[in-house]
Amino acid sequence: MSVESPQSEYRQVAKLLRDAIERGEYAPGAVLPPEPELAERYKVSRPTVNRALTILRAEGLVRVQRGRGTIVRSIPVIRRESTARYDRAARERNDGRGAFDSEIRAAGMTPRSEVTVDRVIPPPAVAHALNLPEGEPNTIVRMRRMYANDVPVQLAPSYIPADIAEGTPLAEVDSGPGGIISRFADLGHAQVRITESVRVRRATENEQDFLQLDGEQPVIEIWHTGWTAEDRAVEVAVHSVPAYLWVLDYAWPID
Amino acid sequence: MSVESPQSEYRQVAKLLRDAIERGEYAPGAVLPPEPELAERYKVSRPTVNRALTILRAEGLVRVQRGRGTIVRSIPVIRRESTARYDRAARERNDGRGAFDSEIRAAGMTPRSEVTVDRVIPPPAVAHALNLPEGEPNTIVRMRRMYANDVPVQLAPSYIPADIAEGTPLAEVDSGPGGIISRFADLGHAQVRITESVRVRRATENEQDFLQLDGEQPVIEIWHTGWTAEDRAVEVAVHSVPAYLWVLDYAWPID
DNA sequence: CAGTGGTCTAGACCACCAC
DNA sequence: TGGTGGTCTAGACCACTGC
Repeated sequence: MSVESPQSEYRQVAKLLRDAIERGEYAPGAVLPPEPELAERYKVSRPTVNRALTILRAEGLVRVQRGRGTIVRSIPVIRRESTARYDRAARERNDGRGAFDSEIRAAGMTPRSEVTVDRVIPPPAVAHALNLPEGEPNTIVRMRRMYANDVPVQLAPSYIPADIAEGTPLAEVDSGPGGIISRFADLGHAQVRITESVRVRRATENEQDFLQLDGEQPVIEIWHTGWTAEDRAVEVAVHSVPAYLWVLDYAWPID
Repeated sequence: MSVESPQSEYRQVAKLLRDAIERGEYAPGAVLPPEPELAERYKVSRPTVNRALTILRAEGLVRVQRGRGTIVRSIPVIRRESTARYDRAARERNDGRGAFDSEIRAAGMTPRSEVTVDRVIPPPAVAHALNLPEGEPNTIVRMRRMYANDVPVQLAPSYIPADIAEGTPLAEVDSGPGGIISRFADLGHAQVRITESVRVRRATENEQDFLQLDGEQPVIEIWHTGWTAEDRAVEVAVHSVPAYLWVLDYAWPID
């Protein structure tokens, strides 16, 4: 190595490349020099360079196209307005276009969503959260796949008890003005309280496929539950997003 | 490899070991077989086993004591009651002991905190958030180091403008009953609104040292701001926690 | 076909720990 | 001193890309 050695070489190489990218030496979209060249430059073996790049991939700083090269990502952080997105004002403003669209546009990108609706047996944890018996096809799932500039950025299945959703706009792909929150109110199941649990974990295979995560990139899982005044959970949505891509904003009054 | 090969061998080995741990084959605290033995068992080289274990380390499933072996972690998830911890009720209940203590006890562990107070030049981003000029020693920092069963689990410096904190209980290590939120109210700077931004990132060197993070374990950064009725930011706290260890809970009413 | 990155191995050296 | 994991290398083979 051509630098001092307080750390392992692959971490040092990772740092050198990270700094170079952040200095703008390699612009977003640019292809890094090939690994053999980097190995020669930094006087290490190619596996060491590869390991360094593995770190940068996990950070979301670069992505790889096999056969082409290692490409610097543009890293436009997307902010999820976790609390504001459920305001009455936001619902009226969005008139059915949804909070996700606003969030993506705020990041300077173009949103796109795909929604499918099915009656399914929910995962046990979802059945439990909805206080439904396990192993029965007792929920409607609104599966949402979301993109920014046609890049997948969020996977968010939303589960609703079938006895509430069946035969209503909640089971339609287009849930109408104000989004599904408004439909719950129409149907006499107005949500009055939201709880969200945020955790970080490995991506499942599904998520790796859809979100195009390579390596060991973590995802943020947001477990979102909507509650009625009677304290019944009427909606559970499980949002999965690449951890490096999103920031979650919460705001609330005290006293 | 002794199993089918849809993935790289090191990922397969990681999965086999992960499954074995989750099945309870290796209990928390147990030492895994040495890498050479695992290599022989799975018919791969030792570097491949090592790489598999690197994944499990990043997930927080195991930790390593050099010279001793690879040890299965106990993984008691700590829940941060992000909104509830600032309720008036919580403040009265905790009578100065703090929300952190409750959270750790709820996880079945024993909390401990160290607090130091200093007047410092805040990081530029903090100065900006507090609407203060950069590069001046214009803040008091309450540096909190927090432990569960004497294991470091959170680093949380809290910055307060010196013109508010200097010479008040806010600049004392023991901030008195009800915590510092109550002191802000006493001083005529009552916080009426909280905002928090949650993101996931690499640990800094500081954090790696204090939180005993090895490898590339990510941290959750919670950027917490307290606002007065005049929309002045009077407190910025930057919580850093190991991502694999915490779940953040938020709850709020809608409409 | 040449160039890219993904992965694996054998062997090696080192730091650290327990004995 | 022997066993542990951390790391590095040289060389290799592969899949994929673009020419």
